[in-house]
Amino acid sequence: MELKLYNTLTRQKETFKPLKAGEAGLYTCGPTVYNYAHIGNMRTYVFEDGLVRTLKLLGYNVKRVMNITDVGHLVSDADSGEDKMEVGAKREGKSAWDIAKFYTESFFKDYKALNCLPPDVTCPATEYIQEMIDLNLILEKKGFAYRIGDGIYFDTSKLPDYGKLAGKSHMEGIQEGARVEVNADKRNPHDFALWKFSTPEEHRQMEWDSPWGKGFPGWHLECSAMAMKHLGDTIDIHCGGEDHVSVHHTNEIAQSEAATGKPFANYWVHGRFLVMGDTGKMAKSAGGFLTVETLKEKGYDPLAYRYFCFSAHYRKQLEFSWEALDTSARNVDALRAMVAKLKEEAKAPLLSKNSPAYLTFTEALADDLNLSLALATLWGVLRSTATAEEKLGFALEADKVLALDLDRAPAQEALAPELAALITEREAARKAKDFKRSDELRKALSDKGVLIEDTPKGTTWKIARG
RNA sequence: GGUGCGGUGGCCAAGUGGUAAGGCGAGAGUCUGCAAAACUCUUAUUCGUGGGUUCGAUUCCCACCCGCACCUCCA
Repeated sequence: MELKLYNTLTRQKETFKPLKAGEAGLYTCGPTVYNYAHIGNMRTYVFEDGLVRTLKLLGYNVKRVMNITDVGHLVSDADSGEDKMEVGAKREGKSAWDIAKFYTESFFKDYKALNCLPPDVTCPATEYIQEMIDLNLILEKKGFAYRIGDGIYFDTSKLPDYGKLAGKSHMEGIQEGARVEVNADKRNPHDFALWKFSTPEEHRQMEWDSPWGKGFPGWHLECSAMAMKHLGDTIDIHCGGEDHVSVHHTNEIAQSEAATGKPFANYWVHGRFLVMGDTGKMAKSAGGFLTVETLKEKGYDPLAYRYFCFSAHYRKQLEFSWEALDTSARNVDALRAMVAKLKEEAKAPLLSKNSPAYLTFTEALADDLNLSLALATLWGVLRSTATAEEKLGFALEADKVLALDLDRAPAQEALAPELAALITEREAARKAKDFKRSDELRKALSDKGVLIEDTPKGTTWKIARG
């Protein structure tokens, strides 16, 4: 089945044609590890994971590369301000290296909790300084680089199609808008740093020797160097958040294509932002952002958030709300309960890849990742008249992409002894047909967050979320 | 200022040139001592507003209103 992806470069859905049949190489921009990742950041990784898993389901061999930006990402994308890593180090009184290590680990903890598959290659920028310097040397040799006071810059006027990703009118609009602080020494407003020099007053913790002097790589250079190192001069798919279109990815294209003379990436796939509605803007600098850890503390399964991400298309803005997350959590619970029941009923899962439902499911995924429609197909099958074997087979197959741990047994948490005693007492009261007492006890338990269910097999309970 | 996106039932959200997926919620029923859970059924003659094209538009075109995002720390 053909996969269609919306390509930011051409502004239309295109059939994915890999460079090598059956193989798909992806470069996905990773986190800048100077602070915790919030759930808005994670939306992008969840969407990328959906793409990776869809490619695998469709039979591709996937090689996914993710960078870790642990140096060089300045407070402003316009090559001004401090390095975020150094800011984090100052804030917490640790070394920049410790900051990077700590937040990298924290990121992958959340990443894993959301059932995102580990990248095949994870590359911290600080381990690829030589590759960046080498790329810079090529750019210099080809005449795209020039030196000014604070660093080596890329001359965007030398590249006729500079800015093609964001679009010509957009790039011109930025110039007119003049909202980007301009370094007066730059030849053109859009020129960006390839290498920045350390200054004595900075006392940088992260700096390296280079043919141009001591300093550190430009943020955009990092991704170009690492992407080409691991995936070749031209890569299949490059992903990231929508915010990267006009600066970061635009500049990656500029550097890479200037250096190689070949297209950098064939498909550019960007995810829209999660917005916070009345909670305020979802940004690190705004403070008080929500993390996966926050959700866990509030009693949510992180996979409820994954479901929530899949409830809307990745190219549509998604507004976060607790109500919506509750709905997603309920849905995940319900799906797991259905699968648990099917596992009791079915002898073995049965999957018919020619069934209309399965085709609908895969076609939805193949149509620019319509997870919302894919989800609807799953619900449809589970509520259809199909056999338990077929339903189970379908659900387990769907979960290869959805990754909601649908076959996870509902966790029976430990109950405090005094609450367990109340349940025992209530069961005795029910047996004695003392329903008044029984109802009192049920109320008492529910006030403590324990919900009672009397089933033919006996009384069960679960903890209310909150 | 530039660029782009959206406005579909109480909420979230797919979708299509021929008359509206799915989930949540709500209502009814079965079950239950009563509930809960589960299951069954019901819940948009209508898709921001006004025009136009068409045999026919929610879907195409134009105008307008409203909301949002990115370009500025962001994924």
